[in-house]
Amino acid sequence: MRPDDPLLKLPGYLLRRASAATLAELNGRLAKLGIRHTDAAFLILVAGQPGLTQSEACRIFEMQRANMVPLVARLERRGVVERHRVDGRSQGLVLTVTGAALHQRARRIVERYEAELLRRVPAKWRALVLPILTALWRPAR
Amino acid sequence: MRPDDPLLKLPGYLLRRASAATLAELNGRLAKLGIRHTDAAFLILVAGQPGLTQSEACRIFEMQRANMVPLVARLERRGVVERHRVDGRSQGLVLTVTGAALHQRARRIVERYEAELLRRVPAKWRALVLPILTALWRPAR
DNA sequence: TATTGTTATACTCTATAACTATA
DNA sequence: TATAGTTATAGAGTATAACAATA
Repeated sequence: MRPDDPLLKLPGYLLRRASAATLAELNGRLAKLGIRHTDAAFLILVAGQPGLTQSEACRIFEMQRANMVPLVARLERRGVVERHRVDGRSQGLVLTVTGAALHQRARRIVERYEAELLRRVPAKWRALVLPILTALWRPAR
Repeated sequence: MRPDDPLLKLPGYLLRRASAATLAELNGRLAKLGIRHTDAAFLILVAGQPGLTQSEACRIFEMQRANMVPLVARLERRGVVERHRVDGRSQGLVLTVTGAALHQRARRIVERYEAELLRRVPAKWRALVLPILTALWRPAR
């Protein structure tokens, strides 16, 4: 019963609204772990590629190096991640035992969330969700 | 040539990345008007429903009333929107002549942007973009 | 009592510029 | 010269609590 929104026919607008709404949902579920979606993505990345550097993580997430600093610092303070110098200037990131446990719990929540998202789409279209989102993000050409 | 991202199979993650990337693109294009995507959506809404109140706009955008205040104040200071008391506590929003002109220019940019987004998706899937995004956002049930 | 607009405030995310120390 | 990590800073966007005026 929401008032009429004239923007609902615009894919970019819908993309933003859908992203914002579903992220808020995910953040709500991750709150019980004391983390947010950003942390969850970071945990999944580092768990899958232990030893990758901050700069590499920044390139993957397309975020500024400067913004990675407080993220890593917070998770390090929490005993979730460790930094190991590999290079004098680079430092490889690895999850601690605590971090691995947190990662498992976060992954469970994320996977349930992702599965639910997908189930919102009628079955006959479900296979197109990833290709369409990928195309919107980065057209093939 | 971006490093491998293990999260690319997750619809919610893709939704966020696609939304962030395309919004940055839109903001870049709107910069020449001195506005951002939020302002553009506001202009389009008020142009289509002149006289609607701040609270109504907040419900449509699902944003907090408190956050509407600086948005309207800024656009009012700029001579783009006017507030007319309708009620003693409510105030109807209308675009000024300047605001209508700005709205036209913003709409042009938005429409071109939206059309380009859609064209990124292979033609055979294009009709499914809106239904799929809508379903992800608010499942029918 | 509920609603509208408002103030104050805080947190997350993002962006830029500039610095250091390494490569 | 270019890269990795860092500091400082600023701007968006969002969230909550509380208040005055009005319905």
